[in-house]
Amino acid sequence: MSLSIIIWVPMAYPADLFNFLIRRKRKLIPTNLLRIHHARLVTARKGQILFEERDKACDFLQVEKGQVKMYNLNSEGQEFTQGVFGPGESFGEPALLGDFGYPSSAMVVESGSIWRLPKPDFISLLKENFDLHLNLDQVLCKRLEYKSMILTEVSTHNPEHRLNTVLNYLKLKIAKKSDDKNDKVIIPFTRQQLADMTGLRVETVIRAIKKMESCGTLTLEGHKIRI
Amino acid sequence: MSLSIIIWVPMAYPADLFNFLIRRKRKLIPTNLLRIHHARLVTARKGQILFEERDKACDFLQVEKGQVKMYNLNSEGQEFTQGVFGPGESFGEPALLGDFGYPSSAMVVESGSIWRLPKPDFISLLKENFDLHLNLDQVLCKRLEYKSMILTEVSTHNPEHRLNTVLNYLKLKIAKKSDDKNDKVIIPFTRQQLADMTGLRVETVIRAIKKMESCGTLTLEGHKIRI
DNA sequence: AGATTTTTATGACCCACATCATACCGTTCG
DNA sequence: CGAACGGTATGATGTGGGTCATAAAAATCT
Repeated sequence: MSLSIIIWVPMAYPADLFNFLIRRKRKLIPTNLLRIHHARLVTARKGQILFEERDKACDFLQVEKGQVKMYNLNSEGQEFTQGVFGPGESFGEPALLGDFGYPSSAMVVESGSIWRLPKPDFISLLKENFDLHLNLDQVLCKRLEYKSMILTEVSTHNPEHRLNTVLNYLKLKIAKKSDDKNDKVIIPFTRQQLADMTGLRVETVIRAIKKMESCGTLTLEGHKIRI
Repeated sequence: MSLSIIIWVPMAYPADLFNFLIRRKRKLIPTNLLRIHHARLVTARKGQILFEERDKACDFLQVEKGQVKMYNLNSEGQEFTQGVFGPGESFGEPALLGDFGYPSSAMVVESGSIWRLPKPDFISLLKENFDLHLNLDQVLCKRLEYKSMILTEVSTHNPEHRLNTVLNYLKLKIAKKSDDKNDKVIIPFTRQQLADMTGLRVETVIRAIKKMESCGTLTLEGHKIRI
């Protein structure tokens, strides 16, 4: 809704799912290495804007605690969620390494703290740690995978197909943590969050979910989506 | 059109613009290094499918000559163009490094030849060449930038806005080569190609372009778009 | 030069999804 | 407890852009 541009209360994502867009369980760069290379740990309060679209990137950023959302807003205030990052996850590296302005804004959706490592230190850290460097590549690659997938969905598929794809993607991420991967899982996202991730409207998501329930592609427990 | 699924004659992109999605002028990995690390140079004929969606990635791939398009097709045969790669450009690395199936298919749109470097050799090559490794990161990052941009457009903006954004992006890429960056440039793409890049329909692109001409955001020379 | 194919163009129609309005449900908090 | 709020739900309405048909203009081929 348009009012949300002015007075916006950011929503946090389920605590055990911050890394829903990338499958890392552990920190990209371990704390001791960050310390050695002169990283600063700064506190981040919910609602705080870390950077905005087109800003210049100077530091490597990694969440220590809390949650950060990267997003774009259009002129009508409609949001598109580019990614959500939790403890141990880095974000905004593309702009840093690629030398361009941030393509999205970043907002803290759950208070915590963030490591800031200046670019030169970050580069030398990579130079000295080939395996970390390769891990970074993996993260970048998985992000590209996710974006390719969403792009295909958003550009050529109907709401049900889009939702089905992201729900199954989320299911995979969640299933990684559970013992049996064939278990049905509950998707701990609101309709609005799903809408922002798929470029749809809440009402459309609600209707599509209902339809998918009647088709049997998912079940509803209370209002929670199980798939 | 739906018939095009069966008998499809791939379109090539303007020869001096293969690298329209990434700003590299030179080869990612120089030929001598490829040779040293046991890369094979294989010929690629126009129309040939190099891999399809979900295929496993085994080799690092770099175009020596010709042009390759990565794309997705939906069930109705509608295409979405994920990227186009020309001489010196690599493609498909995300699936290789991230260890997942290719998110799109790749087809040769202009005959030529392609370097294939097995993953282990590729990794050791990176290990021995930090600067190349960093260059690879830049390429990945710029690709992420492009995808973020298109994703924002496709998910929340109208046809004119989408076209305006990609046309200006293309203009920037082209302007890189010209002396004066403020010069107007001619966009050497067909309406269909623009449609496939923006998730729109040819007719919609045609109408939007006409509208943009009457608004003065671009001019038409013959049928060529100048912006 | 003429024939064929590709690309651009334009009108008519229509439907999926956005939009708007309104209400219900469940949770939190004073 | 009741108020306030965030999330879910559902109908009515409208419209942007997809779809279809048809043709003109360019480009390509022989």
